[in-house]
Amino acid sequence: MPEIAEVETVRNTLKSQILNKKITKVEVFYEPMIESNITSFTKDLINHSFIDIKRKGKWLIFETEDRYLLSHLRMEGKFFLKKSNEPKDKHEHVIFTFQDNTTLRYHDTRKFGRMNLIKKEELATTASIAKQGLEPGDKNLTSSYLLTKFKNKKLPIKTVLLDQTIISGLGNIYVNEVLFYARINPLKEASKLTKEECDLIVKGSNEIITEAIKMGGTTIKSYTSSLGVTGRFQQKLKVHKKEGEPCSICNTPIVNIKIGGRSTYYCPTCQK
DNA sequence: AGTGCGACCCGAACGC
DNA sequence: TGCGTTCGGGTCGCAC
Repeated sequence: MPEIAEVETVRNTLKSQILNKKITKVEVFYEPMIESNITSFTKDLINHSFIDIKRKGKWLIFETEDRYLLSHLRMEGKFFLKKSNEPKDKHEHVIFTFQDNTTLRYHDTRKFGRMNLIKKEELATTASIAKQGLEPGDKNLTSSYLLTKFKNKKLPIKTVLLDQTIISGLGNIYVNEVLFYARINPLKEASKLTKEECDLIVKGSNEIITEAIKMGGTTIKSYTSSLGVTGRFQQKLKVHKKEGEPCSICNTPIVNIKIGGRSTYYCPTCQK
């Protein structure tokens, strides 16, 4: 399940593979995946090429001369590079063909991912991108920023950290890990966090995301990046999916509860 | 405005 | 063995 580190790995991998190759065909095999006009989607990229790939939160942003192709992988989206004569896999939903007869194929077993083709000037007003909060590593991501954002939040901190408009890019895995790092109980009401706890969230997010990107992301279930690079961050997980296993600090068994309908793993001793 | 929750998907895991 | 059911996960949109 791609999170920010996985998306960054995909971005870097694709950048070395597809930039500046002229697009000759765009095929869509599952139309609900495309948020913008489907006819335009299959026409407007023809004879253009991707000149850069950027990222905002978990969104990939493919740049052409006049447009941005926004792509969110959700849980199981992947990009593969194949020759144009290779047969289509049943889970390949969008195929971009380049002039050199290579193809970029979007593969998604759950069909949860989304794409949106917009004009460049629309980026600032496209909600999915515009409302993204600060990313881990951003110097403006500080405890005072978080205290302001948390001030009126009655929800559990676990739920609030998944809100992409506050910190952009943390998903369920990393939120569980960040809260363990910061020794904060995931059920604690966000508005009650102290400055010290917010400092630890900032520090933990920065360290965990940096490390995860360095290791190519986290492999859970079926995730592999487009070059078959396997995420190795899974070896570093301390609580996520570790239910019943001893806490690495105090040996208390890790527990799994639902918060806001999402699996939450934590150490009941270290995270009071 | 903040909050809660169903919908979107389908493969895996589980129950019988 | 096989069939039916449940679950999960990020985001959006709607109801309150």
